[in-house]
Amino acid sequence: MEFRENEAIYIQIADHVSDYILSGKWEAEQKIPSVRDMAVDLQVNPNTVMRSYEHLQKLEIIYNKRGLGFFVAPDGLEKVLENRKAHFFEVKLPELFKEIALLRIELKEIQEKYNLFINKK
Amino acid sequence: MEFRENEAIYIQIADHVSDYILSGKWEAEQKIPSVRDMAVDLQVNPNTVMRSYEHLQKLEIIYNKRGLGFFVAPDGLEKVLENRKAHFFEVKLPELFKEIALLRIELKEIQEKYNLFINKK
Amino acid sequence: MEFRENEAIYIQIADHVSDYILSGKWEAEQKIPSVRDMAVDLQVNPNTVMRSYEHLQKLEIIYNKRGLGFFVAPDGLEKVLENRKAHFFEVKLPELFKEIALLRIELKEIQEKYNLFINKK
Amino acid sequence: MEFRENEAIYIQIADHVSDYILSGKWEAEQKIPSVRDMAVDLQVNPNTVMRSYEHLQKLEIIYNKRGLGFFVAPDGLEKVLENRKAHFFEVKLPELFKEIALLRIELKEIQEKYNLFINKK
DNA sequence: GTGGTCTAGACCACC
DNA sequence: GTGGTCTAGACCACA
Repeated sequence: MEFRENEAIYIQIADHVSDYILSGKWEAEQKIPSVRDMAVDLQVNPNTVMRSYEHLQKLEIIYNKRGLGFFVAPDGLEKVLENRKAHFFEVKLPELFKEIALLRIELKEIQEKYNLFINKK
Repeated sequence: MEFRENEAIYIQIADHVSDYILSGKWEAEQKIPSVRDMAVDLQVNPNTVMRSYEHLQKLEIIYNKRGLGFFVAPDGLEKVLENRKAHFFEVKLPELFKEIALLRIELKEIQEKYNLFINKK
Repeated sequence: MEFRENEAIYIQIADHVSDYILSGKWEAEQKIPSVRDMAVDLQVNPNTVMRSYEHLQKLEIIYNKRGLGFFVAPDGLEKVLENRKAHFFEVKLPELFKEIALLRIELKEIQEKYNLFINKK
Repeated sequence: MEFRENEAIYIQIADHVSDYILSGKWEAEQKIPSVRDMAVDLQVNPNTVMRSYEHLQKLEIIYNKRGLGFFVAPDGLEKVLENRKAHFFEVKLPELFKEIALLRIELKEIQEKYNLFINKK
């Protein structure tokens, strides 16, 4: 996995985990990879993964069973959806429209890209 | 001007200048405020403004006439548009569509918000 | 290390680092001294070293691993050679020949000095 | 005329004038262009040209007749040659050989370029 | 430990 | 007046 510059790696890892939960690959109560395994997998310092997991734990998206590892919270999916939807509608979308106005982008152009995107998937 | 946390002030100043160029307030070959004036105006350290201007100069959006100040490049507007449009279509938009898919957001919902947004303006 | 006047210290530090890479003392993927260590070593302000490293990073001669430090780029040596050779053949050498023609210097004179130089080494 | 970055414009203008004297285009006791004309010609602030002329005057390469303008000194050509030759042999040439050694440039390469250069002229 | 950013203030060369 | 560089020192996030 490659990381974006300008954004903390631990945040990107947390988002990565959230994506898995959102997509349904990791379900409620399911064990997620150990800090160590994840660190090896992502080629990152274990401390950094630990920080991601702590972050997700604070958001009540995952929880810890001592000695066993981290697990998706019963309502983890809902929590993620809640956080991300709020951020989407209150931050991302307004920013997007502001940028569209500033760059004088035609909605038509976006529509084309959107179709392209949909078809590609 | 107030600055967002989480993003370097010098980047925000650079964006601020770009916005002025985009909006047509500062045209090609026009002098932009001196480092010192801008610093006083934005209540930041001159060094910070200097970093912004260096950044914009590297992007060929502004250029320097020695002893006279910084000026909008002849094709400054195009350069800004180019950079921002590329980022919009290659990064922001794909991220948006990925997020929409992941959060299972109905386009209808966005349409509603969009109308809201348009009406508010 | 002593610095020439008339040339920015941060440029001289960057050249200094380049020289180390050129000479093979610092190889690809090898960590170079931290900003702080270098600053103490050269008796300059850490900010000044930071500027040098940013400059070298822009030239893709070194790169940063977040939290770990700066490292010589895989093709750092090639990048340095490339930049310096280009400058040598496209700027320095033409200037030299122009100067030779203008000053009506006999190549014999240079040959003599050159032998001198060779012998000195 | 275009100016190199990193070098003061007034120095470059002084060199420009020296080149004319060296090449024989401007001979001893001959009037050189007025500050004003030169400024218009080079698209530079007259103050900057003035500074160049003062610089050359300090080196006794040109002199001033009040109300008439600046003139090439009787021994102007010799003065220029003296300064430039010293700089050439004591600074430029040693630097060049150091660079050649560092970049491991074969003298053969230079020879080739040199022939090229000679032929071009 | 690492870099990244920022402030405060200074000095300088140049235009 | 303009930018360009540098010092001194601070605080912070990140690994």
